[in-house]
Amino acid sequence: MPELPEVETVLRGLAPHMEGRRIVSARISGKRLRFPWPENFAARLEGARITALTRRAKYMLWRLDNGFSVLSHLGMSGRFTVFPGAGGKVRALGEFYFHDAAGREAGPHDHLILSLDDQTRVIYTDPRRFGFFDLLDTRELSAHPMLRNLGPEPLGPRFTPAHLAGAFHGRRAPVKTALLDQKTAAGLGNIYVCEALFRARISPRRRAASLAPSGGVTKRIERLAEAIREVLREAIAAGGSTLRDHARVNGESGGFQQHFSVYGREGEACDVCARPIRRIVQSGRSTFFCSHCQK
DNA sequence: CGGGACTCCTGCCAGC
DNA sequence: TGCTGGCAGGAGTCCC
Repeated sequence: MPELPEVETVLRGLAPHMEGRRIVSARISGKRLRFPWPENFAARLEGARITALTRRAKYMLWRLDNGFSVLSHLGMSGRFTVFPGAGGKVRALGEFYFHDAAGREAGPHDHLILSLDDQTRVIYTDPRRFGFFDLLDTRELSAHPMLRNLGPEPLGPRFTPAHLAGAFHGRRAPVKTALLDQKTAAGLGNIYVCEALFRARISPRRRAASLAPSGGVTKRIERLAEAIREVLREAIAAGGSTLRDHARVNGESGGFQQHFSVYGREGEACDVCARPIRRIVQSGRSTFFCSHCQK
């Protein structure tokens, strides 16, 4: 699921419910996600006040007032759901394997239940368990191995055509692959890379270096940088894209999948030239594009 | 060093 | 209807 717009959507959904609130209880399933749960994770959350929620690339950060920060990643199928106030039952349930502080059952794919001081409950669900949580000293945040090597935020001031040209210079990989590299643009994933390349009319198969032959900015590079920002802004405005798992924290779907030009549209007519959209595999991932419009 | 293959895990869907 | 194989939004690691 989650690329930058989906994480941003989740963050904006969570922030009004979580910022300023104290965590009364934290319960974990104990089932291993991508990594084992940090030592004393739940205990260090309990009693802490959440002072700020922020995002970096596809990571979410919760700053706590006890000197710790939570780092979370949704993996492929992670979602957060908010139950404001006292709330009722969690959801229709199959098998149960852990309980929240009030003894209510969690679903089989629920892994974290937070109860906040206004009785709001926040539940993290992740069937594929590719997501993870880490807990670290807030002062050491930027040194975290997952955050240390990230490139600029594509919607931030450091993401410029010059940066993109530098990232592509001498790079033999296809531009599609280079854009998935989080050092190039932190937070891009398969969907938005395909969509941005279509908008910029650049073939995903073209070698990255060919867009910046001398390492300098070109028209294509400028077009691509703008296309990336544009598609991300529009996707955020639509609440992200829901293929299967992504949901807003109130359970509603995102809406941007309605606006895909190429992603998931193999064989359908290109909106511009009406020729069929093609699907190829690059680095083991599906790429969708129009070979007539994208050169 | 760059880049591709492989890995973690479950659910879903197409095809037989 | 029911099974099987392939595929899925991520990203670190290993190996050439």
